[in-house]
Amino acid sequence: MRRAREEQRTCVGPHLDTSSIEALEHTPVTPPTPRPRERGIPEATVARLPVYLRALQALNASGTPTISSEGLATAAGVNSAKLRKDLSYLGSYGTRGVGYDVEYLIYQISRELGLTKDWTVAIVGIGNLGRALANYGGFGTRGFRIAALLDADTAVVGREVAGLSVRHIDTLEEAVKMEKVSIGVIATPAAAAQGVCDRFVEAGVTSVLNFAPVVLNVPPGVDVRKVDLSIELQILAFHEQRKNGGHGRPGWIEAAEGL
Amino acid sequence: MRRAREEQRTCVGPHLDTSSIEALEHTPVTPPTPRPRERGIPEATVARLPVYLRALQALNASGTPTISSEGLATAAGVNSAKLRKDLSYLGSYGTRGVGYDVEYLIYQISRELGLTKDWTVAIVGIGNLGRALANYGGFGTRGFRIAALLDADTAVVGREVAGLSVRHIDTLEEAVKMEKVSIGVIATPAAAAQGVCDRFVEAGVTSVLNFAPVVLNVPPGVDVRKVDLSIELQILAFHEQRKNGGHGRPGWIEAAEGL
DNA sequence: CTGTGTGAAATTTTTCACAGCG
DNA sequence: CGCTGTGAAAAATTTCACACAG
Repeated sequence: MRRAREEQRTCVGPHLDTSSIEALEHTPVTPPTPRPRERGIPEATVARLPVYLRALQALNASGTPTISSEGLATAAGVNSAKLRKDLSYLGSYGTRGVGYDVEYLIYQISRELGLTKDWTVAIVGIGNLGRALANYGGFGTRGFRIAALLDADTAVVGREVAGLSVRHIDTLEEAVKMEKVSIGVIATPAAAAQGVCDRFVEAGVTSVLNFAPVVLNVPPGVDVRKVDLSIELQILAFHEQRKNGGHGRPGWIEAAEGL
Repeated sequence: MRRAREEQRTCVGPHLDTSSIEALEHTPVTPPTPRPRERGIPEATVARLPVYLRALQALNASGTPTISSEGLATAAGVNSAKLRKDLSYLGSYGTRGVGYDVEYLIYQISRELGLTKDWTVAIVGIGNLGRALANYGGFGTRGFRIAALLDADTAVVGREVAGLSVRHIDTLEEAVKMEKVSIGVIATPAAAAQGVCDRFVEAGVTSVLNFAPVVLNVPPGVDVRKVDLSIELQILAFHEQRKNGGHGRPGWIEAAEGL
């Protein structure tokens, strides 16, 4: 019922890039396979489920047994109408006049997101960012297992990070197969990202989380999500500019008009 | 003309959270000031401008003088109709029958995003992630200047990171005022994030980029953007689950030739 | 009575498709 | 002629508002 259009290749959510700069001179890259995705949940809702999940886990940790849509919405930073609509896509898991059972809803959302399975992750690029990711304990609290860390720098290879020994990038294919990696994380410099991505894809990985500031080019069927620090900053800058005509905090009388 | 509704507090873009879990038991937090934002450019477009900008900079670096909407769209991973529509909000900067002048368009987008001004950034939480951010040279290539690094850990305070001496968190207010910080970046553990945010806001910062896995509660007029690693992973997991019923790679290793 | 679940309305975003400029 | 710029149509998302279940 929803989603029948094609959006470039197979991408999901906001900020998902796919093509590479070099592809520019070549093929129009108009993929013939939109992959309809007939199943129900809207993308916008999927993107919020993890937020609800985290709020619920906090609630659960603090011993709250049930929560109203209003309360959960506040905790998640959305309005209650949106929350109820989102949850309604999963099913009717609330109790009218009462609210939602926190634990039950945690279970349902986790199941929907596929977190009852264990996803194996490989991180390529063990610089500061890669290390931060590797050490990020709460990688979904559960559901994700970091199985391999890889880097091209021989000074890093062999070093122990987050309890794992960093492998050489040359063993990527082997690592993917041995560990059954399903999600590849790219935390390399921009120049290396596409190459790493290609190798991930070649090895059979169909989900990639990209931290490098490049648009990755992937074949249909592969999902790429991108996290881009400078893009987020630029968006903030745009709004900041709109708020007070220039730099500084409000209250700063910076005659920075024009330029 | 566009945007008249209110969406929680003053937030921008996807994944922007605001309230905190504790607020849950208290006030409905319904701000009376929606801040209309009558000015033109759609939020969805703003979020893509940085992507176009980066693609253009790559083009420029490779010596390409002009580019068609088709070419730029491919480089940016969107379709050309969307690209043209987006650019049309900025003005008519293209030449029919030809395309866009790369340098000129770079200038126009930069100006629109407010990158011709310099934004001053302070990062709180100098763990692996904070260090990664501090060292991330291409913080927008330009437009952003990291002016202060702060941490609560006395073992880190005083250490030099990315050419800056890490200050103690107690000097946050002072640092914000002295350096005229306009964007605060939070890379602390979840538990500390709201407190740091409150101090940023109190000190006059109205734009916050949050890497901590919590929903921040801010007053109206303050923009919060959130980058959340585990949320991105969970979204990928959802789609991965949809693709092949379980873990592992799909059997159809129909890789792309690439290079 | 309270608060969920939901059709329907409103808004935003994307896509189409084509007039017309260079 | 090719490619931009853009009204108009289509699709997706958000919000409203209320019937009704517990």
